[in-house]
Amino acid sequence: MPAEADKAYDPVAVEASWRARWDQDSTNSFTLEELRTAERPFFNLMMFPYPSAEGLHVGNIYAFTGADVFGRFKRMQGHDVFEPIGFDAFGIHSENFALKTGVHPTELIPANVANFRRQLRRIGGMFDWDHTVDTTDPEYYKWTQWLFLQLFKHGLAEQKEAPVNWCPSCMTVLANEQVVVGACERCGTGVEQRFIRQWFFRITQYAERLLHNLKHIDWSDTTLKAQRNWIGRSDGAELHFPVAGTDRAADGGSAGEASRPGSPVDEPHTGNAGDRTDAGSTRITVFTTRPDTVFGATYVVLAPEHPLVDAVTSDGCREAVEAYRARTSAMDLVARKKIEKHKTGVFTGGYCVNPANDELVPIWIADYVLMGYGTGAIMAVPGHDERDFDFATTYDLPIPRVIAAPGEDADTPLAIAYEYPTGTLVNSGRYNGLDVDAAKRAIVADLAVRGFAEAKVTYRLHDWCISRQRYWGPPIPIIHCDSCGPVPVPEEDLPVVLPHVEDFRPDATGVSPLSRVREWYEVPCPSCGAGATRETDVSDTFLDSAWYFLRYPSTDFPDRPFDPEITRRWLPVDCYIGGNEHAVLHLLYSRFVVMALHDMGLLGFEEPYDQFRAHGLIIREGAKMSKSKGNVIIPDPIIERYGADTFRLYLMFLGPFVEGGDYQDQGISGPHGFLHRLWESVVAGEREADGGNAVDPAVEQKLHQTIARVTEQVGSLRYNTAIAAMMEFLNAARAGGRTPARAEIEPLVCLVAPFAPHIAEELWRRLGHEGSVFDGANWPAFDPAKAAERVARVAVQVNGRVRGTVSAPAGADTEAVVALARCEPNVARHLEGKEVRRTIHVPDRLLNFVVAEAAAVGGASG
RNA sequence: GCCGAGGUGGCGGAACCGGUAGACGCGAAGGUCUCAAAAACCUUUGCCCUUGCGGGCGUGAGGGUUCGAGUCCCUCCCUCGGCACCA
Repeated sequence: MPAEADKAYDPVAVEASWRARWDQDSTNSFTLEELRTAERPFFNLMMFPYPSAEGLHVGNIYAFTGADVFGRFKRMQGHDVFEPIGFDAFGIHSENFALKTGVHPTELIPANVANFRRQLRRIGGMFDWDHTVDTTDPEYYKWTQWLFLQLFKHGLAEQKEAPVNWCPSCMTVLANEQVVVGACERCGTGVEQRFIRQWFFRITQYAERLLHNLKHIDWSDTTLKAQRNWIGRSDGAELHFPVAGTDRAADGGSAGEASRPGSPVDEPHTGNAGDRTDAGSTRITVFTTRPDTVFGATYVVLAPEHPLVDAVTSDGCREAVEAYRARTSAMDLVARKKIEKHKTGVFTGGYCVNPANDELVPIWIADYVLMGYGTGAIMAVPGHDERDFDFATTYDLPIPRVIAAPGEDADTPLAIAYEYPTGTLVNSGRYNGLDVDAAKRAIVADLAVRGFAEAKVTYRLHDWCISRQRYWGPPIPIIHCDSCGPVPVPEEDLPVVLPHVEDFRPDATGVSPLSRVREWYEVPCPSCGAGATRETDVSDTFLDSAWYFLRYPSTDFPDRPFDPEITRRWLPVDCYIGGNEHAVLHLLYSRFVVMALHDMGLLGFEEPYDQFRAHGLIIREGAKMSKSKGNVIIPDPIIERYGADTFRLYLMFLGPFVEGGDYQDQGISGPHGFLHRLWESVVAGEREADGGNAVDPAVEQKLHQTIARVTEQVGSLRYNTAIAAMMEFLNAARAGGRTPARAEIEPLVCLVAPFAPHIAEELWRRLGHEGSVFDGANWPAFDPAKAAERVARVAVQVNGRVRGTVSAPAGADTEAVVALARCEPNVARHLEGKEVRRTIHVPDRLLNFVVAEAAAVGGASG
């Protein structure tokens, strides 16, 4: 019974009262029993946020609102929608923030989380607050550690040496983002490359399956492409180039005087693809996708770190080679990969034999060859690879042509590298005349017989390094024992609790902060009982987030990471929405973890997310938002003024959800006015004793067209056009100051509900319903008969230009429409004196007369 | 450099499968109400010519296919996002 006082729309009051009611009635949370028995389970997942000190930013709200709209829509269609949220609170950001402000993460994070919870409630998300996760909670990371142990036990975790960015002044390892143009972002000291022992997950074992499964999952196209490119399968061959000794003449004479081997190296083939260093038969193994160009390989390049560099370097070149290697290792990883544009390198003085033509080719080292990819060595084919071409030009090495395009021959000069994978072989001995594909097969087959080649597939993907030499993360549950090696912490001893270290900044000792906590660090070996020490690396935050969706529905179980029965019912995730910045790593790592758990028999599926959609980014007034520009949108005051419903509706209205949009400050008044008018329309109807207004057939038709459009568009995340359709409908229902009938407005309240849940609840109640609009499958049904157009407006063109429109009965045939069109004065005018050559009719849409000047009488030329 | 996305009114953005370009909203102009302002409501609003009827031009540029192109094809220019010299 609304009093006069609450006739006006007061979003803040409406929203507060419905928030309270949702909490009180547990509208959005599941009991364990409900999770066990839900009949139409729908797991609606969104990427959980990092709880920063600044609070929720618009990007978060945009993403969560878009996901929440979808969840509410599914719920109104009768699904049991589980929509959890959590906090991804470990990691470098907290650690740095804590170092800067002096507040310990164990105090900072709970405060941030509390603030996030408040803001997340305020925006009206349908979150199940009884099933949240916090990755820094020992009850959560206990299972993150358990996951590490499972991977370890199945041979998927191993230790390897790997390079890191090292700041010699801070005595600490830096992330790529902490390195600014080769220097430490904090102290400005030049960054070095260091090799340390780290833990890796062997994700590369799954490369082919990770690639293959992409064919079957319903993900955004851009994300699928990013994953494919990241895995980066390339089909090619490994070729072996026997080392011919060093060039002693290089100290004084010319390269041509090199000691040539008498005959092609013809040694027994061992089937081992690696470089072999047994006396006299050292060979360099290269990977190539273009074995057809082997006759054009005029030199070989090793990565500076390649293990054979020492062996092939001549005494005369040793000094230059060592200097070059030192320079490379002084460079940080970022610079090595990005900044160095023009290629550099040095000759080692060594030679090897091109197995295809027995020619002697020089061995160089250069930093454009990376140890981490392929075999760390390439055969350089300057005629057909742009990088090799640049390098050969710089160092004056020969650039022969071995592939000719149509119209070219063996002697056509090469101004740039010819890289296309088509053409005919030239200058390639008995393979001349073969096309590229045939030559690849023939050359690899022939070289393989002699032990110089194997067909090979490589992947760009490398193993997942999970070690972090930091404090704020879950300790890796391993104990190092001198006699037993790395021993897993027994599962019953989990969690390995992160000890409280007041001052965790790196100190002059260069020892990890965790190893300074003696009583934590020194433990007996679980295997032999001797004195041992704990692993001091913590794990990557990507590991925390690689399995969190498995935990959500099982947070009621303290004794297992995920309950089999619950997991069977709720997983895989039905819909996952998140940013494309995680298109590669997070999504790939979680796919890997699920695949591995599947193979261990712990999960019945091998892909975690049935559907994934990437959302776009929000910019403001045409410019990217950033703290330094001071143009960041602060949500709290906007919600205070307009209410969360208006804010949500506006964010979804800005542009297509998957593409993002431009937030214009003034624009919010559009959606705000729309909600006001919706409120007015319902309240006005309330005054007139039940349905004062009769249903207008034209409005009813529009209503059903709107239901159809909104249902279809919300289902495919085209929220902006769905909202436009609703606005259009309300405009039509109110045209000429009319008060819409109850049967016209009530379905609109339901259509709006996913976007503006609070006002929808309130109006639903005012329309006389008990309970929540989100309970009981209230999504309006669409009646095609009522939506059907009876009259079509057909555009009439003459030679493709619109000259008028006619109204014709829907489905009218050509003859009838032509008759109507000819009566249209403007059309008739344009047809006068013309001959109609052709008539094109698109039923209910368009009629086009194709005309020409009528043939002139008497055969005058024209 | 490579990969991905995209260029449509003053602005954000619509447009199914090649069929009336500019829905919806912002802004702007005029009006109603008001002592006034705000709010609300109504009308107009791609550009140019025209009193009007109407006509011409128009989706980054240039070509092409078609009765008809924002949409398809070719060449080029520009913007944004991501990155890994991947052999």
